[in-house]
Amino acid sequence: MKLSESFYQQSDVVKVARELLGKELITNIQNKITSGIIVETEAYSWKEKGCHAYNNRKTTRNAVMFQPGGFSYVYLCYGIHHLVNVVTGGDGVAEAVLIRALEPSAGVDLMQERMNTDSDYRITSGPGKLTKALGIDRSLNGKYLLGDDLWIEDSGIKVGKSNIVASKRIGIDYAGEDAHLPWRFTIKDNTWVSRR
DNA sequence: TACGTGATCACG
DNA sequence: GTGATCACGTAA
Repeated sequence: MKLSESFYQQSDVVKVARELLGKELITNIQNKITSGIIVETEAYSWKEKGCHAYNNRKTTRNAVMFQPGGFSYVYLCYGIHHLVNVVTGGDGVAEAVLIRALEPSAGVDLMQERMNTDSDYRITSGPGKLTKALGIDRSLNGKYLLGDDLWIEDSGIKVGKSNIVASKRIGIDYAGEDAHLPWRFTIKDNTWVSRR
């Protein structure tokens, strides 16, 4: 079952980031389904410097972050990689959760093809890799997550508090003291978590 | 540890 | 218009 609007519109983006662990991210690209279980997330809020919408700075790129929770935010990073976020919070509140790693679930063959490999070894263990594997690019920016292109379902997997590890977010050294916020969440000892 | 890569943003 | 920057991945 698809996650509801009220799930995405919760006021605490950090809580949503934790609760997304164990959920299933699914794409339907040209009638082909691929999916994976979310094992790593990061929270971003307009209140802190790591966020594209810090201090409510609104641009063409990040405008969708100001929509109510339940939309996708996809952008190109370093000219090469597409990164996918889930917009959370209320209308006008710029918050989002970055999906950083998945455990492959449905459509593994197609994911391998997209990744140009015969193996499933770490094909979705990183924010740039999982978008490529699932066929996500900027044409999926701003999609409604209760639609039929890109959505998240409850997989039935329960991730208990003791199985969630919090750490500082990756790749945002420019954010000063906010770079130390423990807003990255991983499933403990999960092999599919990203590594640098 | 170095660097490719190109959209985006803040300047004028 | 232009230059600096960047929520990564890979090779070495």
